[in-house]
Amino acid sequence: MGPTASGKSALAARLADHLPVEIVSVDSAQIYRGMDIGTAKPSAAERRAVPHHLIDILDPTESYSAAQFCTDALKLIREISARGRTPLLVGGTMLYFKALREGLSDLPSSDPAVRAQIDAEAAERGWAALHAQLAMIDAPTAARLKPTDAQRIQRALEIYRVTGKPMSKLLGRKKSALPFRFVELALAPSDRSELHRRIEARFDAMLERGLVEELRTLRKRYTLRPALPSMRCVGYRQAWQYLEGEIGRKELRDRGVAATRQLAKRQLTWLRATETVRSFDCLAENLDAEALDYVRRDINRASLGP
RNA sequence: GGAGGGGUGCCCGAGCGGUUAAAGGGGGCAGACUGUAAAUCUGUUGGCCUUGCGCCUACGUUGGUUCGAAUCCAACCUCCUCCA
Repeated sequence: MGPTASGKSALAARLADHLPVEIVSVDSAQIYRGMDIGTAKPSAAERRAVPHHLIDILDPTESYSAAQFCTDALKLIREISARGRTPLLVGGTMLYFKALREGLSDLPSSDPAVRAQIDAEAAERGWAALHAQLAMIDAPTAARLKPTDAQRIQRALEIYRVTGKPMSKLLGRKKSALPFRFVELALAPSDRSELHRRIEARFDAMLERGLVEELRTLRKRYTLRPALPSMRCVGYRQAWQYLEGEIGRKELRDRGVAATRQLAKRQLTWLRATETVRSFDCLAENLDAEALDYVRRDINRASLGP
């Protein structure tokens, strides 16, 4: 795991040169077909060299979830292990890692009709009113959510309307531990400004390679809306605004770079809060060798276990 | 050459005699995060320290008016618009 632009894919490819692995992508954006440039998806050649999973599994009109990821990833982990290979989970979607590692509570999946209803009510009365409503049916959840946190208020109300039970009553009952051991390795830059430089250069390269054109094509092929999860991805959101004429070329570039930096910062916050992970400097010269050594030692130690 | 409008904290931008280290936004930094997570939300953002209704430094520059100036006046520097 690691923030965007830290070199996860490159390191994964190097590890794959030396270990019998298959890669499972842990990335909420690379799941979308046709979104190649902006998500820095591994190239066709890279995917030919090593099997990659959970990439290009949905159309941009669809949506995914942490729970769906857990189901899909677990299935793949089992299959890959059965083939006598090691699943190498690579990505920057930290919630997915957490959900896989710690499990999720038994909550209902999303309900588009209920969400649409809640959205309509929010447009009418405002999220603060819905927060107040939540306080009456689920005080503990309302207390931990800010009246401004629209997304989580919606989710908590959704859970109540679908199950008739408050979210706070359903949380905590997690599914049993996984029959797998994780070797957790993170990439983090020793120098943040260097990561920022990489992010800038990479976003410029994405524009150069036709990020805007890619989105233009997607908008012709699918019926897309800016509120879709796929269209809220970093880069695509800004490119959308550009195509709508809301911002110019310079704003597209500046806002895209800033949004990427902010994403990287949130990812680093997750990593700092993750105690079980071993961190490596993604700017170090000998990163590949050290990471390989670390992983190998751990695999050997557990060679008899699952 | 003439007429007019600007120069504010990292950036944009409000303020137009005192309650202003200076609204608001952006960016940065820090944090939260259970089926949207590349999402969503929160805090913070001149320096110093004996952390105090504390001391410095700060609204282009210099000087002046005033008990008191980012706010008024003068000169200068500089940017922009218009007329020639």
